[in-house]
Amino acid sequence: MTEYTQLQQIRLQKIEELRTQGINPYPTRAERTHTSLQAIAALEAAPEGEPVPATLAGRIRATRPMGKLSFAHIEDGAGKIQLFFRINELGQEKVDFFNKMFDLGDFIQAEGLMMRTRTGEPTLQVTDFRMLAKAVSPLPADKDVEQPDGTIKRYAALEDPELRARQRYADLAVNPQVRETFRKRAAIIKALRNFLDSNDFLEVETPILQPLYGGAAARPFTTHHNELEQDMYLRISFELYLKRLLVGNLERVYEIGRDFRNEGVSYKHNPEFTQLEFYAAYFDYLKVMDLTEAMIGHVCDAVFGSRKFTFEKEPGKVYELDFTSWRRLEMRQGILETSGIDIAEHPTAESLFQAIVTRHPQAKPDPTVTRGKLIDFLLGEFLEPTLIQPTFLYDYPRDISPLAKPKPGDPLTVERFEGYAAGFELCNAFTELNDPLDQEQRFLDMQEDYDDDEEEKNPLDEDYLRAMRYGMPPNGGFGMGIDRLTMLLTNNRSIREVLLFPASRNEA
RNA sequence: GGGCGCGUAGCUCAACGGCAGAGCAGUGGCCUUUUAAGCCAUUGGUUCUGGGUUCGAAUCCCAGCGCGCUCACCA
Repeated sequence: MTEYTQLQQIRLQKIEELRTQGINPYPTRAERTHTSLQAIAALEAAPEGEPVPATLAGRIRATRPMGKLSFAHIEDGAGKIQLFFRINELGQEKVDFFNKMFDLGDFIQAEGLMMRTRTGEPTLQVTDFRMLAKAVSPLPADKDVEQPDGTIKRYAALEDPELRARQRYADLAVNPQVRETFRKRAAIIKALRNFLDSNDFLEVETPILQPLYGGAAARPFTTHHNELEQDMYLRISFELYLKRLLVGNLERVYEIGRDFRNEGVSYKHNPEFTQLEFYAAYFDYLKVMDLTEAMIGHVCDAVFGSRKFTFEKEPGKVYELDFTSWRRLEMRQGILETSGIDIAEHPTAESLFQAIVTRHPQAKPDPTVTRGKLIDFLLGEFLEPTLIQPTFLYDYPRDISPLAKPKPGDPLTVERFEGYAAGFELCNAFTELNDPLDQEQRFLDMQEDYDDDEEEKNPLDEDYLRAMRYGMPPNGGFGMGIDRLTMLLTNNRSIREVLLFPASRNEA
């Protein structure tokens, strides 16, 4: 049984009072002729003295009752506008009715003529109004006050990150900049689609519920299909299904959707996240690099009209990011410059481990892992934090890249690159391995490398190998976290700020 | 998982071993161009939960729950 606060009980009484007066506090239909901004524009466009009738609908955000008149601000999807209730037009009874029965947060429909107040503010002088939806709970915010210089000053607001995420509806209702972030997010995704569509990519949908998982090194979520009597997994990547489509002569495909990884939660990790992957026949990783640069540039232009962004990674740590052109840095070179170790001189895990602990006694690499994982350690420890400006880091160790094609003449290295900005990984791409015999061997190697970790070990996907044996064109593939891109472009330092409903524990 | 920090009214926060408070929101009153409207009055608390120390705990200690930051993990 819901327990209501005193504030809520007062509003419940008002709902009852409305019903006893024969007024439905939640009517089925609503009317409006203008949004707030349309009404203001209509007033500005109309000749002096010509009446501008309008019917508006929105949520009450502020009221200023003054006895024989009353002002209110309502907010709709477009913006805010002031309402003016006066006994001259409405009579004392209706003004009292408004003051008594309407609260902050209620949705109201108001009809009247547009006017300007003494201070010049475009305002609807109300001749009739009605309740559209009564709010039981007050919105958790006080007031936004627009200062003379046009900035918004907030006197008190919903700020607790937990509450804001758990009650995103309330966060969105009271924090306009949060709405803006999610509009930007939608625009980013739309721009990505536009770009890929206009480059002859076909948007496809592949299974989220899979009998086997693969395409990334991550622990999956497991579920069960009752009728099929088999366990299923939520996908950890799209890769293996999208590449099956290349076998089927779909030359350029992409998918935007959700991946699920049963791993830690952090400022840049959420258990489900939105991924873009594309694959293009006859591309190699250099062509993918060019396309990526063009694609991100297109998103910047289309959504923001600029390729320069300010990103505050930590309080006071502000970066100016420029996505006009990406630096291209060979991983070996980057690691050499930042750690002083040349990985090419250490072809075995043992040799590389010794080099690391000798040169960096304070570093704590895991002595049991492969050479590739040690290189990844060097990358994360020394190189990654320095990759502030957009950078393509290329040529990765083979053993941590089981789906990438070897670099000709270099058996330890594959044609793979990752895009970095502001010190974190944004995307991952490679020249895709299309040799079914090599692919099978890689799967088998993985079984050994991940011997200690049953779940993170990619299961051997026989059907994928069967597909590849029919012939897969040479191709380049790409994956990018949309959430991280949105973080960078909207200056949000936590992934939770760009997810409408980030993962949370059950409420106690 | 480790470390640090936080949890007090609807919201934002004080009080830090001695009567649980403020602003806004709410309620009642005055007020015909306000815009943080103003003025007067006033309601509202399991101080996250459970133990403990103490004459006395929001405050100190222990445990738990939740969250934040950070480290680890994370192709």
